[in-house]
Amino acid sequence: MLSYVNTDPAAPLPNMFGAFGMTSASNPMMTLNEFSYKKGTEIYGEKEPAAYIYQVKTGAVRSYKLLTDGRRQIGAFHLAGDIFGLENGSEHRFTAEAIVDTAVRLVKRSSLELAAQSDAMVARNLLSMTTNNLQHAEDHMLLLGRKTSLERVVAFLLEMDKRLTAASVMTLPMCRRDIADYLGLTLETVSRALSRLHQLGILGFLGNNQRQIVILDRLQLASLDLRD
Amino acid sequence: MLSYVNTDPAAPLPNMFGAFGMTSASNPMMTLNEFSYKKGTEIYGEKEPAAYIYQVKTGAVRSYKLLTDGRRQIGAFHLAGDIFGLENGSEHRFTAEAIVDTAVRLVKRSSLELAAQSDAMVARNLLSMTTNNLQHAEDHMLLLGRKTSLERVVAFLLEMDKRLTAASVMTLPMCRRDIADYLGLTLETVSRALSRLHQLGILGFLGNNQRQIVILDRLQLASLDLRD
DNA sequence: CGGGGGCTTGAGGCCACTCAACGATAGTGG
DNA sequence: CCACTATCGTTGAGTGGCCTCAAGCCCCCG
Repeated sequence: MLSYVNTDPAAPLPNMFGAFGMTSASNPMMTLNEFSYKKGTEIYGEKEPAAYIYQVKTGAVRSYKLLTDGRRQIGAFHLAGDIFGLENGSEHRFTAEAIVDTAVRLVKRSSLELAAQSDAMVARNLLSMTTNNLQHAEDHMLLLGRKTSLERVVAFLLEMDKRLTAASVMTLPMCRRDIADYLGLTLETVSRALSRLHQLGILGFLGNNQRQIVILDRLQLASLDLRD
Repeated sequence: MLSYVNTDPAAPLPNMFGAFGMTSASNPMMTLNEFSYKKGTEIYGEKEPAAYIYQVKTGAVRSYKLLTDGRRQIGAFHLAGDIFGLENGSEHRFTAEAIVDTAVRLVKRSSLELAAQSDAMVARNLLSMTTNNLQHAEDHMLLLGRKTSLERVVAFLLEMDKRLTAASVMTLPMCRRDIADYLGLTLETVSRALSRLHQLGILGFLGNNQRQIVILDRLQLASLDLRD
């Protein structure tokens, strides 16, 4: 289930040391371990002690909270290169699951905290990352509290387009239910919104794959995305 | 949100130096200015350069985002002792307004950043505050995306009860519309939810003042607050 | 080929929104 | 002191957008 990966591929990804403003040489004690998770498996659970910090190498991850009766809110999707699992308290505040088969790099939380104490650069990057997460959450509050279903789906498409488009086609790793739980909707409502955008000629699907989406009219799509 | 709730009204507020882990003596260059804002006036606007960081001395503040057509989402209320206006980028991401007549302390952003570079303690407190803001936003996403109107109002009451109750009665500084825009509802829906809780004997109003609320059955109220 | 997961689409229902009326309170000025 | 006005809050009636429930299609994979 949980396989250990040793091979360092021809990685185009900036690694975590770089992300935190460190060189491996300057921190010989810190090791970059790697793990793989099969589609659908849990990486960590809410309220578990936060021992590690993660970076997506390949694949995609969803972070979510559950209500007691099963209602789910996905707070963020983590794609290739993203760092997640960053907590200040000792516990994780989300459950993290692999959406598809996913490989991650991980580093001990304690090592990073140690580094932050002596290296102001590391501390600053830590703060900067947390602030980016905060900014995303703030924007998402506006979406969840005040936008219509169509506006939410449009915002989602523009976000994903920016984050994972290779060439002009984007391949979504997540299913309609994941999108719905991210946007505070039902999967049917998401599907209807996508159909409507398809019908309007704003987007198209590549072949019969409903997760491969091409934005045909970026201007019109952007006009449906209300700015604050 | 930020954890500086002044439980003893006679005690002076912990000031910003304390909050950031500094003594005034250790930072003679930093000055704590004070300013007052009349009810309804803007403290700073979204996308304005973030020159200062603020702490509520007395009064209350709302931080919100607007869509182009006027829809509003309040991201947080700032009460006595709370620090707000903390940004990592150079611009404010919310508009901040005084809900009632409000006095604030303020400190130059640049001085704080300078202090954070040399003092790891300050840097750590800065990160801790940002993380608290993030945690609040994450919880609020769940509320906005997945909770019913009654659940939202209950959560609001419990949050306010924890943050501003002196004795057993809480005096809300904000109007129904503010509450609605915080919870992603309309003011009528908020009013109906409060009426329902009143009718159920869960809460009462002090005299004819609809902003002075007494929680009569804390257990029953808590049972309506779904936990994740 | 059968089964199951993912997606779409339709029909109907419900919760929150919209629109409106009304009461209470506070402030203003005569 | 009494209008007069504005603001705030409650409540009712009706609407509508999203949800619920259900059927059916497509594709993948055994």
